[in-house]
Parts: sequence; C-alpha cells; structure tokens
Amino acid sequence: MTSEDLLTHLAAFGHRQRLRALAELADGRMQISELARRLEMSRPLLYMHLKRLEKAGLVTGHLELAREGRTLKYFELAPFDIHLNITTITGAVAQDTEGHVNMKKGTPT
Amino acid sequence: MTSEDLLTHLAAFGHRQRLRALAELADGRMQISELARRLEMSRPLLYMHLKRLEKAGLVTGHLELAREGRTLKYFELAPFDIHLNITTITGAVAQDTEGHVNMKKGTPT
DNA sequence: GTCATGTGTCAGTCTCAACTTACATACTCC
DNA sequence: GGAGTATGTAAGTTGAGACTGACACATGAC
Repeated sequence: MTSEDLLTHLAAFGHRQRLRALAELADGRMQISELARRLEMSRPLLYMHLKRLEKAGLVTGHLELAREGRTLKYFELAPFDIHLNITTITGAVAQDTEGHVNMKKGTPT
Repeated sequence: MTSEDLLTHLAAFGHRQRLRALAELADGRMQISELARRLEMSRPLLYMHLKRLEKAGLVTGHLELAREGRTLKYFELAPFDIHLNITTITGAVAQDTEGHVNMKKGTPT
C-alpha cells in the first residue's frame, strides 16, 4: 500500500459523520435517504460523505429497482481491516521514495 | 476508545508530512531542526505537525541540554497499533451515543 | 394535474488546517 | 560586540473540505 492509498483511507475515516455512517451500515445495507434520516443530516451532504467512503473502497453502492418501479440506491459495507502501526507507515512511505521517479500513474514499461 | 479519541488519532495520521515524520522517527529519536532539514520543511510547520502528533500520543518530545549548554528538543516514537475495522468504529461510535447526555465536559450533576 | 417520495448535482458560503514570514529568546564561538 | 544555531510563538494568507440551499428528473398515489 502506498502512502497515497493509506492517506485516502485515513481521510475517509477521519470524520465523525463518516464514522457514524459506517457504524450504521454495520447492521446491513441501507438506502441513502433512510441513512440521511437516521444520521439527521442533509442528503447532499451524506451523498458527499458516501462518495468519499466509496472512493476509498470502504463502502459499495448500487442502484436497485423497488417493486413500485422507484429506483433506490443502497450502500453496504466493504470488508476492511487496516493495522495502523509504524511498520505500515514506514512501508507506505518507503514505496513513495522508491517510486519517486514515476509517482504519477502510467509509465509502466 | 471514544470516537473523539479515534478521530484525534486519524487526524494525526492523515497527512503526508506527518507520515513522513513518523517514518523518519522510526530509526530513532531526532531533534526538531535536524528533522526539519531531512523532511525539507520549515521548522514552524514541522513544529505544528509534531504538536499534533504529540497531542495524539504518537510521539513524545523532551528538552535536553547538550554538552555546549544548548537546549535541544528531541522527539521519539511512542508505541501504537490501531486496528481500523468496523468493530473498532462501531465501538467508538457506541461510546458516543452512550454518553450523549453529557457529551460536553462538565455538567455532571 | 398536484403532492410526496426517491436520486443526482451544482453553486455558493464558511470554517479550519496548512503554510509562510517574522519575531523573541538563549547559548557558543569568533 | 557580532554571526551562527537552537527553541518557541504570533500574525497573516491560502486552499480544501464541510455544509446549505436550490435545482433537475423520475415514479406512484391522490
């Protein structure tokens, strides 16, 4: 894991509302509007948080058609378990310095 | 661990320069100025980062008098190992809701 | 048709962390 | 007395993330 990835994860975790959202999803999948009501936050705001969580790979979302034809978007937890210790950190930072020549993606060959 | 504590830790970790500082300190203790030179960042800026790390309990700093009478401040790693998984998060969030009556310090009676 | 529900997004505002520059102090060596 | 190095801090700028409000669209029920 590069420090880039590690920081993406840490940034995703590092907010109270997102921790609460993850905790809610621990019970099972839930649709956005329902989750917004439970967390008592505006839907656009929750939407932003969920996007961030999804980008980090901590949750997954997918649209579904309900019986009535209405489209509902459900989010559910993705499994994760990050050990935050000095070994993880030095490893991540080391990968950066190793790849400092091609820190930008691409140039694989 | 409350979510307050968890967020403090996550915020402390969640910055590239602080990860680099932690990685440097993995080799052993170091004084501020030396560390600033190695990381190629301004001393006040590093100072701020170290304060944040110290507040989260990830590093410890202490002044020392060098032979020449000069005061040097050394920082060294504190042991830490946080498992970032859904159990940790739900536990932290649960502690918040338990104490939601007196989330603010004080007002005990 | 209107009303209620759902999703998706945009244009703003606002707060705070990050960062720079500058200052003060203390010590050593010349 | 400098000049050099160290710590500690304060004032100011800046940029990103958090947040609100409003809009668009679709569907079902009345």
